[in-house]
Amino acid sequence: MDARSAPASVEELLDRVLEVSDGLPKRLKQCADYVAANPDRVAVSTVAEMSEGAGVQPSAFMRFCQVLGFSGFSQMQRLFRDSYAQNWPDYATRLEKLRESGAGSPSALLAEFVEAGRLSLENLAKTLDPRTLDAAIKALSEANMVHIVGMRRAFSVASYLAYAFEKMNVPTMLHDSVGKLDSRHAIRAGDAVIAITFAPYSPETVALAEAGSRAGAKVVAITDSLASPLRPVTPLLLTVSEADFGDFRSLSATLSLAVALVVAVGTANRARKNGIP
Amino acid sequence: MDARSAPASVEELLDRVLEVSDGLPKRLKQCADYVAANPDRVAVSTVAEMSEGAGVQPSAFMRFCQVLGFSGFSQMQRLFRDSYAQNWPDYATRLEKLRESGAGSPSALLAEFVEAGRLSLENLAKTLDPRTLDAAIKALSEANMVHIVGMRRAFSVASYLAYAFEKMNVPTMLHDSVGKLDSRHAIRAGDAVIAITFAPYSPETVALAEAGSRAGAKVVAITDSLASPLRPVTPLLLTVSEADFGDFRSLSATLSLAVALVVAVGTANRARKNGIP
DNA sequence: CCGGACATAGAAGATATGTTCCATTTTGCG
DNA sequence: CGCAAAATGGAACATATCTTCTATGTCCGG
Repeated sequence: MDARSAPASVEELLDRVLEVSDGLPKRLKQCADYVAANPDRVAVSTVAEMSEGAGVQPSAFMRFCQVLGFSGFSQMQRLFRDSYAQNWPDYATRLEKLRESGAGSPSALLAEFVEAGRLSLENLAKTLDPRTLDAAIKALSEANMVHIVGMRRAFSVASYLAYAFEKMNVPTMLHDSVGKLDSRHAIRAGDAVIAITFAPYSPETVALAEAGSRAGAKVVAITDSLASPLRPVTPLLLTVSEADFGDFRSLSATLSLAVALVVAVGTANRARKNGIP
Repeated sequence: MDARSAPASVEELLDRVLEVSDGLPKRLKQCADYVAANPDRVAVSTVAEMSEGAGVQPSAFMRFCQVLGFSGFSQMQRLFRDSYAQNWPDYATRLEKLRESGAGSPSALLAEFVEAGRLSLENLAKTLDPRTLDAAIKALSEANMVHIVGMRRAFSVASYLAYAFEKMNVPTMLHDSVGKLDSRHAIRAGDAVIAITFAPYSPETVALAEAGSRAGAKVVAITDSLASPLRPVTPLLLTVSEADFGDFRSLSATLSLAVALVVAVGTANRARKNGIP
């Protein structure tokens, strides 16, 4: 058996598989080929299913896992499961530990948030539905005015959207509720509303989105899950799940979505103006 | 129990979850929310893991599965495991596809910004000087009050910092210049100022940072290059170079730095309070 | 042609996991 | 305020799954 220890990542494992597969007995090579061909199945299958797929006995598959340096199938599967879940199972607990230990240096903390941001970005690219995005951009670019609302944590996103739309010469109104002034009646039919809210959802944001919808405006929602209270309000639901830590999330993915929205809308508007001179 | 049979697809299931979640008892609603927020974990987790994540007992999660029309957790999980194989065009390939699918399409645009954000994050982790970060956190955690200033594009960062510091019970003042009210004289010796500005640098931000420095406050700068006008004002210069895309930058890295700052300062404060009772 | 070593298949055993049941607590209603 | 119904938590139970073991088969070298 190989003296080296077990691979620490899926990539490393696949490299190892290719490396050793030539010198392997027949059945074990079948396993190697099958794993190399369907690495994605490992995470969600049982040994029985894998071995059947490879055309071997379960015990043969077990030996294969052990040749790779694992104690058994379960250990190997854990690797695949973790990589699928993208490690954000326990970001909260990891950071919690970092904080409790006190040994968590600021740089380590920053590294955690950088990593969380990266995962959020990847997840955004993977899960966002292009059609919903297209529809949202269409609604926004056809609007006479874009109203933006987001409170508390989401306010930074709202203010960024307001800034960027202004740069793009898109008529915009940021509903900031300074002085608790109620500005919901500024929304007209033919306008559009971008409502941003994350759990715990801010009632003011939801209320303004509903008011806008009643007034005949299209509503685009940026929120964190399908369970959002904005779901009944609009079909244009852009969901962004950031890896968060208690009340904190870095908003990396949300901001990227925001800037993409703005640029797309700005471009669409310019094209329309040029196309209809 | 619901007379209808179990959902046949993940989408159908999530719809059903949203539909029934309002009329559900507390613990079952926790399950519903958790599944809605992390549908991807169902495929690779055990009941124990899921129920822990939702903050309920395994038996509660079982009941939840049965309310949905499944015989148990296993049947529900099968749904997720089966659908898993399909949406596994992984991040890299997905991004590639998004880019190819028409240069100007919104999805392609989003992919660009996601990639830009990722590069910014990696760059941040690589280039930020840990000692400067430590010093900045020390200055902020020792301050009586933290003043935050950032205009235009940087305002979203400033508002996020204000929100997050408030959550951490750190005394904070956001200088937003609403109504052009001048609040610079609120800064005292023993306070700290976080000034955020990117090229083209906002004169108001620089002016307030200078005023704070003259008043005897420590100044922490978040800016985009060493050529920043804030450099003469303070040695605590945190430089973040975001990958630009035209006139827009997504602020992914800046926001990650911001949240790391806040958590580190909040933790340091708490430690000090406990250490000096 | 024979003997030994390795590979294999199948079954038996150990473990982890899902599931159910029941006592206790909470909630809602008269 | 008291009762009944629902919800909940925890532990016991059943089962699916992993893992190990051994008898059998196959290949290679002497």
